[in-house]
Amino acid sequence: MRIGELAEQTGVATRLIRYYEQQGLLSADRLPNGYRTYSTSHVERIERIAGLVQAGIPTRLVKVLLEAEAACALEQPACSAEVATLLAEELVGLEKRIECLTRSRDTIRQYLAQVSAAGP
Amino acid sequence: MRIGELAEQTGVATRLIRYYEQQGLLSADRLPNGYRTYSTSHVERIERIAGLVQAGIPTRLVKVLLEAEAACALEQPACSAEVATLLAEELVGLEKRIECLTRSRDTIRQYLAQVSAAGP
DNA sequence: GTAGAGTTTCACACTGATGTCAATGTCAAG
DNA sequence: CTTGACATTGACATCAGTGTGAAACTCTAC
Repeated sequence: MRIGELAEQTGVATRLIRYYEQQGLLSADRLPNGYRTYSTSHVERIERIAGLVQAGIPTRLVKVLLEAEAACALEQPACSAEVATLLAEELVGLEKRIECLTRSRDTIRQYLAQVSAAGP
Repeated sequence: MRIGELAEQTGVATRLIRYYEQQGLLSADRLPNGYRTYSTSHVERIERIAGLVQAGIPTRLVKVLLEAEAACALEQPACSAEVATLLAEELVGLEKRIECLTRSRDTIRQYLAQVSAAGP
């Protein structure tokens, strides 16, 4: 599929898909005419990237994450100690973010429950 | 305490504390000389704000969240249906973010486990 | 009173993620 | 062939979150 269809399926603007590619988060094959072409596997990848970016992870970290993920899938953790350290640090950050978001989520849930109980 | 001490305790730059106040996320009393003054309860609040912002929640939403939280604590959900709707939408977004981050967290954990198992 | 550390406000600048527009190229349909 | 939809690149603009520095004020300590 081409970029427009991918954008439609993922809900991510074409502008951003190109931006992510430029940031090295994504690779796209090219048709003879120069158009980018994507497989269905790219849908998931784009959604994942967009999700992480929206969650406040900067693109250069998203890149590291996805690379680690790929290496992990291959069971070839060909990563340096430095990268591992970096990931370990990032893991802490992630956990903090998750905790913070979870707390907010619970608060909202509680609040909405309260409102809907009092409402009708 | 004054802003410098608060910054030290929370790890949030004074610049940002003032910024968050300017965005209406925070209120600070003033000493007779004009200096901002904070109670210990502000420490938690600042950390919470910073956490949410770092997690990709824009400040204006953080504001809504915290207001809902306060109203919830008072058991006075004096909020309009609009706000409730907005919160419900945001809840979905939060859940997506959490899911996305959780997935990344698990990936990193798995990856690190694999590396450390293979390493020494 | 003077020096120094901390504070105030204000402003200018930078980065990262996006929106948008312009000029051009490709292709399918009429 | 022309039109219209979609693609390309590139530039410019915007917005939020921060960094940084200036100029002035407050307070403490010497």
